[in-house]
Formats: sequence, structure tokens, C-alpha cells
Amino acid sequence: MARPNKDVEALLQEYAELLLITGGDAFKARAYEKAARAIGGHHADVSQLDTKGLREIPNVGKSIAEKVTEYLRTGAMPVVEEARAEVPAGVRQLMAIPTLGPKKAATLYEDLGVSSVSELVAAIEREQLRGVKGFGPKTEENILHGIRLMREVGDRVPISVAMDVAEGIVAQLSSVPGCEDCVYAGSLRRMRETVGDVDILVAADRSGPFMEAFTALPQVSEVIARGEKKTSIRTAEGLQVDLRVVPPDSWGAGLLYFTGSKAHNIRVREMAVRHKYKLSEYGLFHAKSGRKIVSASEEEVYARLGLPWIPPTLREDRGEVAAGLRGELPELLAESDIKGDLHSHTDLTDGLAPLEEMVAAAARRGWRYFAVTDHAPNLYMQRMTDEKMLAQRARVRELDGSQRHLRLLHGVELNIDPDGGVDWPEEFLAEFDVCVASVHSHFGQGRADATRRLVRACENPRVNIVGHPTTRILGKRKEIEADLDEVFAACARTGTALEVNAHPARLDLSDENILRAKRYGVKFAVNTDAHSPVEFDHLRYGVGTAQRGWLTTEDVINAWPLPRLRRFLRKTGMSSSP
DNA sequence: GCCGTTTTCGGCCCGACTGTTTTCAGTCG
Repeated sequence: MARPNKDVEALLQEYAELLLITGGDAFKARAYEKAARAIGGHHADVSQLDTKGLREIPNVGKSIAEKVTEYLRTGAMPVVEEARAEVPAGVRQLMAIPTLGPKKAATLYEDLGVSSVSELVAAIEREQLRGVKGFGPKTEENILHGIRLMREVGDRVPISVAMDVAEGIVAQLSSVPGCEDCVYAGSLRRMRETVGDVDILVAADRSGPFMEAFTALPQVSEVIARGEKKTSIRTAEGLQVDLRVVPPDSWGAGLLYFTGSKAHNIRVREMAVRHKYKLSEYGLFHAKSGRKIVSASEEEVYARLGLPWIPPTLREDRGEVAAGLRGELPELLAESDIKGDLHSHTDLTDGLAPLEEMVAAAARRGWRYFAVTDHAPNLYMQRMTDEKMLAQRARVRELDGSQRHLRLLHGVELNIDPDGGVDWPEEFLAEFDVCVASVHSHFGQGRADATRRLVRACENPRVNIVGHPTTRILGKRKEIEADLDEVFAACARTGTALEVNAHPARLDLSDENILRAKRYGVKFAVNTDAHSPVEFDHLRYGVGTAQRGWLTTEDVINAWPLPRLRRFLRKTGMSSSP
């Protein structure tokens, strides 16, 4: 994976934040942020580039290219080390609290010596913020609210972070001699939106070499526990990883057990008891004799209990066992079912790559169609105009057909204003192939207003998809407060799809909301919202979330062939005006 | 610090909202 790019991105981003905290030039900090983003979204592995190659990345100039080269050679970037010496790491963590930026973080550190979130909580409890300039009662309340939001995620990490760690470790352990199988299990295998710790499972006769290799991995910053069956480490990012080595003949039972969820396991064990069996991580046994029946594969274990194999994304005790018994498990959407992305950006607005690169990358993925949906004018910072949009459309039409098997759609991501209106009148919108409409502002509306806002957007005869419908950002922003049942009903009534945004910080709709919406007969679009070609890789998280919501190809409009999709986009099922 | 050009220096996403102020700073998208 593009690990070095992400490392460099994180480092440059950190430096930018440190510059802001120490009151450095804001434009310089912005330059580092832009370079960080560009490198993070760059298609080529930066560790394979020399200074000259680095400078060809937009927003990377001489100074940053040289610093990155040095970092890649030595593992350190001196200016960052110096800045770190000035500002404790905890001060930068304060910026993760919503409504708390670099200036307030700096003030808290300088005036009160606060250098961690817990110290901040203590300072608030001691009412020490009362005297500080710029900190009134409302600010205090907002900070506490922000901390609560952050703590809801707790020390869980986004699924993408855990996935990178897990796949790296699996690859390394798989090459240890004697490895018969190696996978990640736990909530990661179930594709939960955040992951508390990573579980790795190895099938092998002897565990020693794996425990040895595991604790010696370069990712390891601390060995928490080390035993014969289980070893736990912590990575530099603070993520705990557990390795369990099981004998090959109990692989299936082990995998089932360590994949969970706990509730699913309990349900399955109850079934075992009813069959006069006993199920543990070591196998399925006769309760009386203790004789082992099966355990080599998950399929065998499930089959002995009268169940088909249940996909890990369904194992949440949401009725999957009962559905399996009835032979009514859904045929879940797979990543390979997705025929094209319907939400993406180019460098015409806030994307990183030009249209041509995005199109070429979409073609490489084997998609059959691909929609470019840059931001509309009301998101002022993007400076979109009618002329720019029309020029882009002309270019999209030119490019359409240049890639075999890939049809191009010209779309837009509209802004849903507080009243539910969007950027352009119907006549202008009619010329787009697809319109995504999303909320980008006024998140704090009351419930009735927010509901009306979303329903009105659905009733717009040109709006096809509501993008990231609840606008949540994991650990940062709560779901918009609206009567979602009313919104779901409106979607079903008007033929408006809801997005399952695949970005790991969003995953919006969430699995639970998908389940609810599906009952109304809503259709969905699993989109990446990619701002660069590498973000197309997020699709797997969107598909995982869709699976957790029990979605099949029938539910997902961008798993349909183009003619059927086009019919849906005409919204003919609705009356033209509400 | 980057970029583009007015080619070596000046501008850099721009507007809204919030809370703290009493005219604006900080944060966000």
C-alpha cells in the first residue's frame, strides 16, 4: 500500500499544525498542509522518488522536496523535531477537539500550562478557564461537548487505519515458515466503522516462530503480553494488536470465535447447545463425550448447526442466524458488483487530480461508468461558475469513449441550503447526467427544519442522490438532527437514492441507518467521494458498510447496468412538482 | 513555503457563524 505517502502526509500536516500553534506564518502553514494533502493523494510511492520527482507533485517546491528526501533517507525531519521540542504532543491533540483550533490551544498551553485533553478537563472543573481572555461560558460548554464527542469514539481508530496495520502484519506473518493460514479477524473482519484493537489469527503447528516474528516487527512500539497462544503488542499509532496462533485443525472454530461479534457467538453457541453440542474456539464437540466433531473450517461448523456460512459483515446478531436457518440470507453486495462511482471530485474544485487522471484511474478499476461531480457555486470557497462547469462538461463529453468500456457521466455535488433549495434552477440542472445534493453548512438546525430541508431536497425533481446524508464525521461531528424516517419515506416516494459515502471518516449512511432506510424501499449509491485516484480504494469500506446494512445489488443503483441506472436518474416515478 | 508571472515579489479559497467583544478573532467548510 502507499504507506510512505501517508507517513509523509502525517508528518507535514503535523508540522503545519505546530507552525500554527507557535504563531508562525499562517500562509507557510497552509503551504505545508497543501503539500501534505498532495503527497497523501499522489498515485506514485514517494519513497521511490528523488527530489526532482517530488517537485513534480503540485504544491511541493524545493524546500519541502528536500525535507522529504532527507526524511525518507534518515527517518527524521529536523524542523519537525525542533518544533516538537517546543510544543508538547498533547497540545496538538487539543486541536482534535471540535471548536478548538491552534490559537485556543496555544492560549491554553501558555496561560494555564494545559498540555493534554485530561488536563483541559481538570482545568475546566477547577474553573480556571473563567479568567482567560477569549474564553467565556459558551466556549467552555462547546469544548466539553467536543470532548464528549471525541470520547464516544474513545481509543478506537478509523477502519482504514486498522486495515493498513492489519494487512501489513498479515503479509509479514504469512511468510513465516510453517504458516498454513493467516488472516485478521474481529471487528475489522466484520468491517465495523471503527476498530478498538486488531486480532490476527495464524494457523500453524508451532506458535513460537510467529510470536517471535510478531514481536520483532518494525511496527511494534511496545510488547504488552507474550505467551504461547496469544501475544499482544502496541504499534506506534497506539493501536493494540493481538496475535493468536491456533492448530490448523481448529482453524474454523478459532476464526469463528475471534471474528465475533460476541452477540453472534452467543447466538451460535445456544444453537450448539440445542443440538447437544458444545462450541468453543477449539471446535464443535459432543457435549457428553467431549469428542470433537468438526472445526477445520467455518463452513463445517455452521453446517453442523444447520446453517449456511454467514458473511462476517452480518455477524452482529441482527437476525442473521434466523435468516440463515430459513435459507433467507441476503446475497450481499460485493465490491466487484459496483459498476461505477457516482460521486467524485477533480482539481476544478477541491480534488487533487485533473479530470483526465481521475478518468484514467476509473478506467483502470474496470468500472463501466463514472460520474464526475465537482462542487457547485454555493460552496463559495470552491469558486465554481456556470462557465467552468459547462467547460468541464464539454471536456467530459470529449473524453467519453476515449476509455474502452467506460462511459462518463457529467454530474455535480449541489449544496442543500438551510431551506432545502440547491444552487441552480431546474433548467440548468436538467443538463447534468446525475445530481448529488449534500448538506455542507448549518448543521445545528432544529429537527423540524432539518427534516423539511432534506425532504425538500428529495422532492427536487433533479436531485438523484443525497450525499453523506447525516453529515456525521466520526469523532468530530454528530449526525444532523432530523426525522430520518420521514426522510427515508421521502426518498422512497420520490426515487431519490441515499448515499453510502465510503470515506472512512464518514461511512454515512451508517449500517444501522441503512437497515432502517431499506425497510422503506429506499435505493442507495455506494460512492467514494474521491478527491484523488488513491481514494477510490475507499470503496471497500463503503461496500463493507452496505453489507452490514444487508444490501444486495438490487438495492444499489451503481451496481446496476447503465441503462437501468439512467432510468432511475430520470426520476420518472414521481410527480413533477410537490 | 508555493506559485506564477506583473518573472523575483505579492498573493495565497472566501464567506458565514459563533462567541466574545464593543469592533473582531477564531473556527469551520
